[in-house]
Amino acid sequence: MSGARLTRRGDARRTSLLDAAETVLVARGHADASLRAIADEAGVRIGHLQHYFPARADLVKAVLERALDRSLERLAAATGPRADAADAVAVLLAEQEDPRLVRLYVELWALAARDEDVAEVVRAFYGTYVGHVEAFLRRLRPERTAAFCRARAETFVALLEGAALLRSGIAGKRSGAVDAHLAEQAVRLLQDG
Amino acid sequence: MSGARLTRRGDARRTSLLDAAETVLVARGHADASLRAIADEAGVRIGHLQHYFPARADLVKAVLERALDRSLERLAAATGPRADAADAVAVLLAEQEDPRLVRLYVELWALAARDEDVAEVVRAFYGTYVGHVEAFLRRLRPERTAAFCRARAETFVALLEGAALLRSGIAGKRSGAVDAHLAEQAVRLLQDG
DNA sequence: TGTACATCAGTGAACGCGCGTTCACTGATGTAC
DNA sequence: TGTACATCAGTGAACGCGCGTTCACTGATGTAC
Repeated sequence: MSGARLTRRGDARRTSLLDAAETVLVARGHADASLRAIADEAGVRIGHLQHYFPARADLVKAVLERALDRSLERLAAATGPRADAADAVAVLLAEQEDPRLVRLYVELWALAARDEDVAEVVRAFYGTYVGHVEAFLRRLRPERTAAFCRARAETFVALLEGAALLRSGIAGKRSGAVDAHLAEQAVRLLQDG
Repeated sequence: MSGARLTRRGDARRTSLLDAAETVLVARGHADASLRAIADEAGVRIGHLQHYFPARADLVKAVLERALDRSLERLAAATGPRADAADAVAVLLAEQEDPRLVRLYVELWALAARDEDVAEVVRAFYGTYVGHVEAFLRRLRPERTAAFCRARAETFVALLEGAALLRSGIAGKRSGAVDAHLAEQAVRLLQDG
């Protein structure tokens, strides 16, 4: 489906197909997420998937783009006008406690590592993401320079992405003591300097 | 090959097969790294791979284990008795400038996310890795408590793993200004507190 | 030193399987007159 | 309000392909006597 129009019913189906694809992608990984498994999850025949997503790549791309858009929306909410540094860190760390989301990110990184088209999308996403954090840093202390905010934002995002890995069960497991220390250091990156 | 013995020639071949597999794995990713491509890379017929690695999973496992062992050796060298905090950070960041290594790690994370056996190996690796950093933190300042060192070590490793992602071209690109700031904050994590 | 034999190194063809994609089709829904 | 028709929703069977694995085989090397 690229140009064709969708009825209300078709639009709901498209969404349910994206949900099913995301579920299977997270559970099995990109390589094992077959169209048959996704169609099964959605309760639909495989041929019907093609009505909405002519090729597998279109479906995967749509799933990932939706997930990235949602992440940017959540970041905007977490760094909104009423949020201070501790609020933002708490929200962003809490978000990582959804294993589905972290798994989706890990798939995304792996995909980007082997496909330059995906890598461009991912770099654009992180560019925007870091940009939001940069603006938040300047809002916290307007006297900071742009260069400082950029570098500090990138450092902050690096810490959070690494933390996702170590707290998710993939490369480590969450622990309360470590979480508190991590949050403290993340807050410090937003406030100090 | 599990129990069988190898001649000197066989041992060299085994190593060259691991090299070829690593090259293809890094270039194409796990899903597209077919035994045919690996055999081609090694200049060997596909049937011969089975002589050393009866199943594809054995080969992949051997490649990853070798890479993890090497990482631990490099970490031990970087945090050796004559290294200070700045040395360690410089070496660890320099290591990330090999795109092959970062791609291998990203594949490893993705594999761990969908395979609990791999996840256990990966968690064990990071457990050891964080343990080394923890010991280094205590060596820098022996008065630190064990709990502090553990939490700080985990935070430090999170920052570095996230940095690998953002500096590798996968989720971002390296920049001198950001690198300097990142290194400074990493050193601070080792020295302060 | 020479020979026989076991073992290791390496080949090549064939297998069954699950995959993404194609395509002709039927059923349901919206819309123009 | 009723009808005709275009469009969208969804099915089901078949395809060619590349994959990991199997297996019977030949050639090279080490070793025991």
